[in-house]
Amino acid sequence: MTSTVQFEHFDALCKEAGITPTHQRLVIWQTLTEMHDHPSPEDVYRRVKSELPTVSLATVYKNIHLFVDTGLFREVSMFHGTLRIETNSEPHHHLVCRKCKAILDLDADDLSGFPLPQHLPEGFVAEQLSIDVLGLCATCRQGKP
Amino acid sequence: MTSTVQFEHFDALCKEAGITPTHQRLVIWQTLTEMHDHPSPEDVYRRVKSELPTVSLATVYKNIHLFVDTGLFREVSMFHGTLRIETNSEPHHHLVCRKCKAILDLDADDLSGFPLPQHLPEGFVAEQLSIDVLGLCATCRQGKP
DNA sequence: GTGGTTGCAAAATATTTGCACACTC
DNA sequence: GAGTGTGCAAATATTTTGCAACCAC
Repeated sequence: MTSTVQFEHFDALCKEAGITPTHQRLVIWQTLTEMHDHPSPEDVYRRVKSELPTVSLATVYKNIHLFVDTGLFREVSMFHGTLRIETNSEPHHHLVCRKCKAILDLDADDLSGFPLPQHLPEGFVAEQLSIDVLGLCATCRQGKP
Repeated sequence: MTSTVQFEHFDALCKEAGITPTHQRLVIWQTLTEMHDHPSPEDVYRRVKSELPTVSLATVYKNIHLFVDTGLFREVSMFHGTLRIETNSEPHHHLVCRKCKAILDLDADDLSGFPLPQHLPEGFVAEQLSIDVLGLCATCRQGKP
């Protein structure tokens, strides 16, 4: 499945991100590109391992973080490290700093008038919208130009 | 700070949820009610411990889950158990089943025309919206009436 | 008293780190 | 050859579980 075109594309991406295009990195990147869902590191590890039996889980973790840090992929959720409880019972949404992961509340009125979506997959019943505004908080913005 | 009114309110909530109103449970519930942010179980534990030095972290976990299961509080994020990587690079949002935590992609067009919010806290730069539609998937809907 | 609840300690799960060796340029 | 990246094993972080003692009804 590995085409030269794909390899060169990955090569260019790495150059742009300032990282070395290694074999493991290529396979992990390809694997992610071919999956069209929301895999966990363990999921990715299993698939990569079938093509590259000696790869380690640590390498998968390191490269996933690298890919996320350099913008090649995104995380589905910013809060996977630990459970976070919502103690604000008022209708509201969240501002999330992509750097320090701070969560600030945003009054629902500032994001109002947003209807529940149409065209849902069959059988899914929408109950509630959870809206996160991703960005950079004032502190983190000063940290990096 | 513990008023009789508060205690009775908690008592009623417990009755409604079908759980025993214990002392620990009351203090944990009060602590959550008094915090206005997005604490982790460890955060809650530290605060509860200052009022109830013998409480255990396990009890805090058990009760947080109980509160979430019975609807007294919500989790900020459904995906805290493990990192999940977004492999779909098309603009889209997510349908999340609150029961089985399945994540389905939702085409951005089905949630279009939503502007970045105004009235942000000073210094926060909004870059992107992440919208989760919470609900019940077809499978889980059949599981419970 | 009975059954649910707690605290403790141990286990399970998820992720990170230190370091010697290997690979890329 | 210099510096980055990998694999392994150990460490850390987070959450869950088994079980005896305890509390609410």
